[in-house]
Amino acid sequence: MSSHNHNPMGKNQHATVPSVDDPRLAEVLTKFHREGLSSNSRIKQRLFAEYGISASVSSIKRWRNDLQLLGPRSKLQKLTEKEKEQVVLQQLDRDPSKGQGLGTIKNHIAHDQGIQLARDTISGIMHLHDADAFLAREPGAKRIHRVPKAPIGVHERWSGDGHDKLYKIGFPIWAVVDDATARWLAARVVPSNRMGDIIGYLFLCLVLKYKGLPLQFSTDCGSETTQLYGLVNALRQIFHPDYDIGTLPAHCYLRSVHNISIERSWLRLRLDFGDNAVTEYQKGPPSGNFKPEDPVHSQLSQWLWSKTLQLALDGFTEMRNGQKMRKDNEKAGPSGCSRNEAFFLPQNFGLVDKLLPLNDDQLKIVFEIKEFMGGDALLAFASPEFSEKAEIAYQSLGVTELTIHNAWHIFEALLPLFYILPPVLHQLITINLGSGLVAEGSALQHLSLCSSQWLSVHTVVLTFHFWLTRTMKQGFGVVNALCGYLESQSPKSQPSMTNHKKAPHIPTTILRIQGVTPLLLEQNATDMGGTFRQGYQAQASDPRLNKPSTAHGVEGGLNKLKNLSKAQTVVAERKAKREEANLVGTGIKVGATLWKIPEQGKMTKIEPIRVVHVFSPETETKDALGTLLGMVRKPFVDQYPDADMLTCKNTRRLNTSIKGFLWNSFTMNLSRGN
DNA sequence: GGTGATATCTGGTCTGAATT
DNA sequence: AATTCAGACCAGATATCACC
Repeated sequence: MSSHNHNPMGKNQHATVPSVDDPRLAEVLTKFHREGLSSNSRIKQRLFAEYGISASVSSIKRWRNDLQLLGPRSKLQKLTEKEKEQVVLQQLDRDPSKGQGLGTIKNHIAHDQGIQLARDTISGIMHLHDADAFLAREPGAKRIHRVPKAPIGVHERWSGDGHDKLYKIGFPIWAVVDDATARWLAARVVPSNRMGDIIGYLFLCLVLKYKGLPLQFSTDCGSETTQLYGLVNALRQIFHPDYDIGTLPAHCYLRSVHNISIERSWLRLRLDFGDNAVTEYQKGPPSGNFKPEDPVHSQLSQWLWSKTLQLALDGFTEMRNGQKMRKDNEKAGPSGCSRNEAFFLPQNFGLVDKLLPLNDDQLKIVFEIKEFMGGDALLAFASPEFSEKAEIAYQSLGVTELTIHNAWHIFEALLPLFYILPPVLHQLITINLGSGLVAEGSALQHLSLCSSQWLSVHTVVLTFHFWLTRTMKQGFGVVNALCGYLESQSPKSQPSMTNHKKAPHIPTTILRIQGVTPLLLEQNATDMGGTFRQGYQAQASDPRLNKPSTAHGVEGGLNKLKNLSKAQTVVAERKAKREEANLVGTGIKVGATLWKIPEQGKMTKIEPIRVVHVFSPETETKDALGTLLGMVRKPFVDQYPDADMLTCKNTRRLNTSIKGFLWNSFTMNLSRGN
């Protein structure tokens, strides 16, 4: 590249065409893009017909690339599957009556969001999230097909849904009811942002509470439920693989009208206290002394009102669960009893308990995932420091009853106390470096969740955290996204409970860890990144074409070299090397951390080990884990030559609970294979 | 000033693969 | 299976620069 342009005016033998910098040209091309037009030759015709601009197809192609107006087939399009899904869901959310079909949605996405997606992509996502709607839109199908609910047992299905009535005052509610008995299992006032994380988190809380998984979990197809989808499927496949996910999906999306257990329950909630709560909140404190822009005021009101509403909600669910339902002979499910009665005595009402139980070790893993996601801090409306101060101040008032009717009075009483207490740190807290599932909401197989392994007793334990996601979408069988987190990735993202004054947000999922999102979005992909993508694309189409795979790992690639000339060998080696380098940047990552186990007390981290290996997508998880462990072992043994190898016999030196957990999760994953 | 080297512009063709 | 499209590549034209 020269430092200057030798032909700045772009003059050549051809007639001059507008520059790509011309705002009018950009505007026109963008307009065509939003029409969903992706054919350059058609754009050429339109340009001439409407604007008298004459340009070649190649020029138009270049302009569109420069302006990032990418068609559905563009290899430059950096959207991940998950992002595409979000785009489609966002559009579906805007059509609550479900009247828009595939074509309309495609047009809308191009027009409203300026993104061109392939028809197949959109179709797949729509079918996954709202298959019923296709039937409903069929010509002649004007009526919602309702079938009477005929539940077989408690925990057969948990239904989750969000309630937006209190959303306008900043307190949305997420609730889960047991489908068969309509018993409220959980109802939480949650901070309105980070809905996706919180919903997944609350699901895990319920799993811990009932010590098991429901047979199915159903939600409507809101865009915030994709993480939940991933979690539910992953847990089911890992802990209860005998229940085939294809035959009986662990998570099903239902249209709101079909998700009747929960939808019906909202009505009572709204009548009982939802409307009143909004009215009371909007009244504000009696003195009118509320300044939302003051951080103390806003945090305190958030803290107090979330507490108030949660109390009210708890009271409501408790009351509803205890209330007797009227007898209904038409109803297949339980009636004429309270929800609690039906829930705890299912056998009396022709129901069975369909809970898929989890043992203590499995629950420990669930607990760990829950902590990874951010712990209870996810649900907090104020920082831990603030909450602590607020709680002390609140206790000092000796309030006997906190209701929506006296909340603002208590707010006024609290406020002066607050200024007497030591100053509150107005800063965000970086909590445990969390790892959320990269929940590809599409048809994914989550093969392996959290695996741990220790290589040496003595004083050291090695812990792995794997997040493997394998896309099975449309039978392509490609390892599409696999994320681990590297705790050592950047000093700023060290797991800690320390305060980070400049932390812009609380990293609760892997997507929020610094550097991970661009990595996933392939924003750092260079020209070499293309090689990697093309490899996968080739792989993706292979099953369909009945050809042998073209995307190989390094070893496979090198095996083919023997018949090539030396020059070709070098080229191929370089290519393999580039692919490997790219994988380090954009591919599979596995984090490994060494932990020291003292005689007593908590484990402490001493040093991270990083290993990288390229696997062909056909590699079984079991083998991949074995290889990785072997690779870690060497540097470890070099570093700690006197460490003993771990055997079944010498494990008794370790703390029993740690041992149990590590050993169990390790054997579980290794024995599962693919 | 003439010349060659080089960069960049546009238009065109070709190929493999995605999409219909 | 047919169609459509993106991207790679090539060619011709032009502008600029360094050098003689």
